[in-house]
Amino acid sequence: MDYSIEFLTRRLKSKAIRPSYQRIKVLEYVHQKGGHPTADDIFRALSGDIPSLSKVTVYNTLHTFVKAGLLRVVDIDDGEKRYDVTLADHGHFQCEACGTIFNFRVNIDQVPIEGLERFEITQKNVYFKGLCPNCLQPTANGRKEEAR
Amino acid sequence: MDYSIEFLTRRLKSKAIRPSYQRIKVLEYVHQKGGHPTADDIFRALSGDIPSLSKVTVYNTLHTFVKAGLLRVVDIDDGEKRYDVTLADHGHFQCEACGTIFNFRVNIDQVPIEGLERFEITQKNVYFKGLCPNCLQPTANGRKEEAR
DNA sequence: TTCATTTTTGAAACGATTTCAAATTTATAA
DNA sequence: TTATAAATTTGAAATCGTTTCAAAAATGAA
Repeated sequence: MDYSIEFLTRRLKSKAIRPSYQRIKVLEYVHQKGGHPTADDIFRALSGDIPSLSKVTVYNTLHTFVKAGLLRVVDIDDGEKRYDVTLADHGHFQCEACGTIFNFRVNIDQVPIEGLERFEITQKNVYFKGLCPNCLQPTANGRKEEAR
Repeated sequence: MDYSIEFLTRRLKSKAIRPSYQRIKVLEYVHQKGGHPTADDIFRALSGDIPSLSKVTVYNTLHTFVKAGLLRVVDIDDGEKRYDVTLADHGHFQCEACGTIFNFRVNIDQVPIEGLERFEITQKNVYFKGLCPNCLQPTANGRKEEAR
């Protein structure tokens, strides 16, 4: 995919966010890496490229992106928040053994709901937990496979 | 309902939890009060009855209860964890204006899911956010109604 | 009662996040 | 280009819910 500086800059400008170097780098990281990185993951990954980078900047940037709708917060983990570039509606599964978070398709709007008749719903989150296939099936050598 | 000391004691013993005074009081509080109290809500509410009460005891007790299946954790809120005595499967809605959490009926097992074919699911959480009826409709005097 | 185990407690530690104010960078207008 | 205002970045310190720790107190069994 095209995650060039130009593309990322345009994406930021389209949301009225000034395309600072730090912001472009954060946006590039979450797009290229994918998955569900924490603020600290991002900070550590970019510290090499941007030696002056402050963790506060990462927090500020993530807040800005979430508010603009460029990222979704995944708050399934007990400790740190995670960030997801996949904007389409989907559920999150966290493996209780390895901690990995997986996306899955779920059409929550198809499910019958009772008790929210006069409510205005703006956000729907589906969080599952359990064991992923890797942790469920130990390999021949007796150890569990690496989490993807 | 019957939330007598005897009932609560029996309930604890049935889960092999020693019915200490503190534990009985915490269990009594969450049953009588209902809703989705935080550890601090419980601590402040019981401090009068149990002047020596430590917050650590509340945390310990809540952990014990959750592990025994007497309570469910509701982790919809950004800050503190909340605890729910309603054990039957249900979703949680948090009003973004007043912060109140409401339970609602949802049969998550009826929803078609794709991508978790080889996973073992042990926990399913449905968290919605938005505005509750109270916050949606300002009253005649111009102020919003009190949250339930 | 005695002894071992469990529970409770306050103080301190922890860790992710936020707040703050100063320094730097950027955009805009003159 | 320069001046000026506004936005962004930064490190240090603060915050806050929760956990860890070790000692004191309570409890149950022998």
